[in-house]
Amino acid sequence: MLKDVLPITDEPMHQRLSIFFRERITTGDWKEGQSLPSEAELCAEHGVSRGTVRQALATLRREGTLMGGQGKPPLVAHAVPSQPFASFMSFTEWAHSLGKEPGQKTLEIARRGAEAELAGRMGLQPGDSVVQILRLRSLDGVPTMLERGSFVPEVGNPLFNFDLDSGSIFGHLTSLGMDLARGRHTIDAVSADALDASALGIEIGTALLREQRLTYDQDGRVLECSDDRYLPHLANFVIENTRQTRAAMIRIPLVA
Amino acid sequence: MLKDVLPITDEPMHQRLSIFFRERITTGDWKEGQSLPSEAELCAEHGVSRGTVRQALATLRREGTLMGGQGKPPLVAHAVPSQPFASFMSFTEWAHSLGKEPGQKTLEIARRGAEAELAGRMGLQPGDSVVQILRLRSLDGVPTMLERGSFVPEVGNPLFNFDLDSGSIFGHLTSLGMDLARGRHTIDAVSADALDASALGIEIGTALLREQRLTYDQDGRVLECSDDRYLPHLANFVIENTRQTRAAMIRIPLVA
DNA sequence: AAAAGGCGCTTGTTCAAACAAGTTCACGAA
DNA sequence: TTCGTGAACTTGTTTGAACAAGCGCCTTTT
Repeated sequence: MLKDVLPITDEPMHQRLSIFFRERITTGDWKEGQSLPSEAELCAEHGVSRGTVRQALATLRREGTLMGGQGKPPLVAHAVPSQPFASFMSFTEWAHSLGKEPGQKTLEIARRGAEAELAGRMGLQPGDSVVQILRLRSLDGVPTMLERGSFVPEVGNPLFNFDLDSGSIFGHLTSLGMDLARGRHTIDAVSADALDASALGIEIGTALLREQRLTYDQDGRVLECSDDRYLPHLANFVIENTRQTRAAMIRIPLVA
Repeated sequence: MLKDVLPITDEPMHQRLSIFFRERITTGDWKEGQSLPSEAELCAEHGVSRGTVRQALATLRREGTLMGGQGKPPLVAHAVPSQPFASFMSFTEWAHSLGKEPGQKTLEIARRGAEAELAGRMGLQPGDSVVQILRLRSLDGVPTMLERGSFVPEVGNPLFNFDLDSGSIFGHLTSLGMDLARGRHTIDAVSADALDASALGIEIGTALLREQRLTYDQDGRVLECSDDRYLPHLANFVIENTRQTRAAMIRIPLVA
């Protein structure tokens, strides 16, 4: 059998291995429920030490791709693919990762003073200037989500010189060297207001799935705050947890 | 300063360390935004090698509790506590972990044949017998969630001999030795139907946050399937991701 | 035939060492 | 004063080794 070749990059070995292993699973080379080669075999196959192989396997394990315990080789778990950072942060990236065509129609872009609630969420003073964008997003032409984005001026100002209907804000910002490092996503449900209803073509009061996102840079400053409302029959969120692994997600009560 | 003492158990060292570090953070000994002691100091403090300390830190890192990169000690992240398995799987455990009093009123328990859709989700044949439970859950007396649980007979039958209003089904089942090993949670939004409305005391059509859960045992068999509907102003879900760490959660499109 | 034991396999845990790569800070040159 | 250089320190990567602990299977014993 011809051995697939690891891509030659300058990334660390354990990272290349985890990517390679993940590919073997998505391509069906290692099938769901099947058991992996032993660590010793993987070491020999790639000429690395056991620690490195274990580091790569640990990555897949915490993504939920691998499971199983001591004494026998790990099993390929129920294949709930995990989501890389970019594809969780960017609608455009997400669509592309699904092989679908993202669409966007910008309904508004404005600079205005932040309202009290928004300012509080973003850690600004009420009235501080923010750039706000309202966009309707679609998948393969089907309207799917209404996005209300608020950006701090440093990040938002360059957007006035960007064709918002042409693609990804996330992509544009990263290409400008902005370091979007961390996202915090809060998920709940809301009833469609008049704006949601007219944009998404539904009735007022329809239940929508809402994802509120705060995007931070490396130093913990808020760069962006968004309120994305999905048609719940077109998209939802899935998470897996096991007895061994704490879920990185929590359920939060909102009682005063 | 008196050094806190690690609990003496038979758990592996890296696990004891990660628990100990997590405590230091929740007690405020290590504050949010603050920087940890260097790995070398932690090694010396606990008399272990660097690999072991790094393993403990990696645990907190993947939970999102720690962040920060090469060259400087890790920072205590925005303290979004991660959620252990039990507290994500069980409403009762969750309430207790918040210092709140869980309440439950059982509206129905029945054994009946599974409908086609439910059977499909659980991997059963339509008409296969399942035990179904309908319970209203509350936090500190405030109705918060309506739970529709369906159990395979092996798991559901013991529930007929259990006082469902007295506490946790999850706790009862684990005490019976059932191995609930893995959960898969799907989150979306629904409009309240007549049953939701009357139980939760809201109007029909109100937007509810829905968590559908499939619980598996070690061998991948479905043990339970539930449909929990939260009042969205009382509870929601939060997840964090960073450029380094893939989120264990994914956003899924539902287009045919 | 069934239970018990042991052997070889696997993964889990821990240590020690070395080098690579990024950060911080003080010192010296322009 | 400012800028850059470099030393000291930090975390990241990788190796090699050893032992503990769990699993499967075969053999032996009851």
